[in-house]
Amino acid sequence: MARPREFDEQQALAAAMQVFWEKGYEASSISDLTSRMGIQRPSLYAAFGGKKELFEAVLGSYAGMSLAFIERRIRSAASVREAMRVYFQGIIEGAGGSNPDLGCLCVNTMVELAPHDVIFAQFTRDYQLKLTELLQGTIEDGIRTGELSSALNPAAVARALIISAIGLSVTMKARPDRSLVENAVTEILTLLE
Amino acid sequence: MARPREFDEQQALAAAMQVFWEKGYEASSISDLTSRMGIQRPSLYAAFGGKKELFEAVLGSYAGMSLAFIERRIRSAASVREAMRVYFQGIIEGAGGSNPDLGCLCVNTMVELAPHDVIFAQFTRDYQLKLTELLQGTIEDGIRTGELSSALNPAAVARALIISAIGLSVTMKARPDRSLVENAVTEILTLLE
DNA sequence: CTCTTTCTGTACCAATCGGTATGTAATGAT
DNA sequence: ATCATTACATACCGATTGGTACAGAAAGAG
Repeated sequence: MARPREFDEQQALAAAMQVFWEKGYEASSISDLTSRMGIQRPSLYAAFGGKKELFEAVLGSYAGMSLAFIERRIRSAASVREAMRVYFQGIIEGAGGSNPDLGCLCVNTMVELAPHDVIFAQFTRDYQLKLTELLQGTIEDGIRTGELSSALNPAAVARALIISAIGLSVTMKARPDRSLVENAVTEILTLLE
Repeated sequence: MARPREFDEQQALAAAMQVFWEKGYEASSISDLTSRMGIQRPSLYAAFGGKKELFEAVLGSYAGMSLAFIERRIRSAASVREAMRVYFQGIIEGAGGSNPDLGCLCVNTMVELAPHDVIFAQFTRDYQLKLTELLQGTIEDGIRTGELSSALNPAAVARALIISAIGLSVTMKARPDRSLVENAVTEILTLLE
């Protein structure tokens, strides 16, 4: 119809994600974003609407990728126990191969934006809910196959594990001693017994 | 020696704490701070040095108050199990009677500032360590009195509980369904068994 | 009372903030 | 080839950012 975009929106979104992930929402300026996205300022507004809308797009993209990534890792584990171990270990080492102390973008958003904006409260709550359901399903599988005790309450355990995982993600941002968190994770995983 | 301060530094610090607690560090402007502190801009710089130094003072004050508050609550409980229950319940309801979704200022700082500033990484790590030691001592008491099993690893359990408490504090900021977190806390507290 | 010291309040600083108006270049449709 | 449409790039907008210079006011020291 007319002149086409010279940049790839997905690629620009990925670059914006890095900026927001590293600096948080407030500390990321439009100039930070455009320079890392490799686009001009008006292009950002034309393609995404504004800073907040861009962040919403980034967060949606992140949540989708993150959930898919975690689900893949969990499903490829040999047992439920190992799946959970792998999940927590991923948090310690920085899932996605990125810098560990960036944490999870959704967790960061819960802290920075959820209290001030119902949109982000709803979104991050939903993300946490989906993660919980993923773990709950995995636990139920474990009970079905006999790996886990049928006395477990899959929903409650899953919720407890996700809350712990969020706490671990936050804890990692302060660069704690590695052995301390490893021991703590081992302890947390006894919830499966 | 000369003209004395017309405002109370402790009171001004408490007001600044409210601002940082509600809005986070980056989103708090000097104007936000001075208006809530009831002082003029140059007075802030004269008394505290600058925004970052003011925040450091606020954080130190908060950590001291928070640790004392938590220790008091835990020590006044009738049993170790109830002490832990009270501790987690305080996170759910918003310790100190404040708005629950403000969370813990130290946790918020871990997320917002620890990755970018070693000062805050060190400070929040130390805060978490002190909390852990407090819980560890309480657990050891419980083992000594026979309330808790001597098979427990007090240090590991304490670390696991604090990580979960941090996760709970973050979770509350997204205003989750109350019953969900209550069940999760009950599950988390089974780490004491 | 005078002097020195330190506080308060106004007014200001350059820099940056998020967001846009505008002119030009590039494209597809006709 | 022309034209309508859209993207790009520069340059700009008022508002706000963290931080200060400076003048006047208040208080203790002598």
